[in-house]
Amino acid sequence: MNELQSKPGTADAVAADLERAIHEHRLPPGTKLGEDELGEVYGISRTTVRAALQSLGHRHLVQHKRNRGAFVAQPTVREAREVFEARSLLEPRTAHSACKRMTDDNIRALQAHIDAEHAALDAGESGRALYLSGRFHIEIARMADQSTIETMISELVSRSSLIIALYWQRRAALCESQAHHALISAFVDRDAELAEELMKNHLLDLVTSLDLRNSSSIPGTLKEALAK
Amino acid sequence: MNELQSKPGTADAVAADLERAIHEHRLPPGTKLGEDELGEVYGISRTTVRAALQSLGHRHLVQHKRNRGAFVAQPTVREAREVFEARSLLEPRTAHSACKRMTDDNIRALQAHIDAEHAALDAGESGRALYLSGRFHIEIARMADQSTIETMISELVSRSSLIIALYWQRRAALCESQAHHALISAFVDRDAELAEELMKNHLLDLVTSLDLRNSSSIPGTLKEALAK
DNA sequence: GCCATCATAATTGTATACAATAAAGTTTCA
DNA sequence: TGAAACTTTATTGTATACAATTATGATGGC
Repeated sequence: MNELQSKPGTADAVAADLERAIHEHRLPPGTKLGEDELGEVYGISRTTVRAALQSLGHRHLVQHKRNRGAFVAQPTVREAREVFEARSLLEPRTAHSACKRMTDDNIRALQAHIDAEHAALDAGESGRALYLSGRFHIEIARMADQSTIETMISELVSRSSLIIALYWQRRAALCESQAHHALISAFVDRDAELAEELMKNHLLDLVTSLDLRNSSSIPGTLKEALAK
Repeated sequence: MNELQSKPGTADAVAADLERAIHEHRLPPGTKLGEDELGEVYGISRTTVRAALQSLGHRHLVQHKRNRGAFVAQPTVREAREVFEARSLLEPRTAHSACKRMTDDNIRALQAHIDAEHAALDAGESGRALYLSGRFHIEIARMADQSTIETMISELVSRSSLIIALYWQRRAALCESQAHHALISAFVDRDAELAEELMKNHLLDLVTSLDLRNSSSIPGTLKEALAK
């Protein structure tokens, strides 16, 4: 919600930390999130851990299995399509709104974001680069001054990171930078219509770069299929 | 999520029950939701109550105040505008999708929904009528076969109910029925473009029927203003 | 040797107890 | 009499203990 982070040890702080770890692919889909284990890591009791896991569960980043525990979510092909469908409804129009309100400072902040993303890539920190790439979309929503939509996009972006972890085909460098650069150009030109169109196409490109064929080999699902 | 309700006594069941009560205006904005009190009502411990309240908090239906407790949320004017802005991005296009997939059974179900709404109004159960009126929108999202978007719309509809409780001007009968009837006609004609346009205008009508002037007298906020 | 069944261990689900904080009421002093 | 400070009370925040369920490993029969 707000930029200033919560005090360490609170459920919100733990949830934010876990969400970032998930977003950066340090916690891959399917990872078991034991309550005792997390409690020991963060030096808190299970009560607080459970609150954090419940929060992430509401955001569809963690999947709860009855009497089994919490696991980093593994979005299905269907869920993946739905997430990007939702993004395609929200983000293009939000980019339009953001463009109309955007200040020079906003544009500089976005540019700095991309620079940091490049720096992370050069440093071999692909997880951090992916995180920053997602934040770019969230920042645009924030600049549209629509906190409700921003919250929704934030959740969708994090879920997208899980989808990318599962269905990304080309492990090569993220070609997103080009699309983000083009968006900034539109912002500089104050061309809201173009920004909307660019965002729409950017999301379309993202979806088509995924391998969303039905019942493809999904890591971790094989095991579950055999368990039955 | 799924139609079949959870076992009574679980956090999900309590949250669903509270959400419905809020949606039906049996729990007005600002109502204190004491943990001990709720625990006694439902015959469960505070642990489960807290899980339910956290869930509602994440859906923005309940506002948590540090060391003060949980209260039924009181959306601000700004939040009200944002909620309907988000709905206007999601629902028209979703109505379009739903129209293209809609079966005759679906249409009959929607018609039954409206009939039940009318019956509730005739019986003087305005809260239940409002609830059913909101469910109408959620049912359409379900028929679009987009569960992710459905979840989002469901939250926005519930929040809209709070907004209506705070900012509704005309206490007269809900004029929504007309708009809903028109939507069904479009579904019958399989006119997706028309359905999209009707939904867009329906949401616009809803917003304009609210009194969203800044710093108008909001029930319950007066007290807080004086408390400082 | 393999499979089924049972016992054990580990983990989550739930309730309760204690600590911390804030509200309210009381007392005291000006 | 009024206001400020203190005490009391009530409520939430956190941790811990117990119960229920499931996974795992062992044992025995086929």
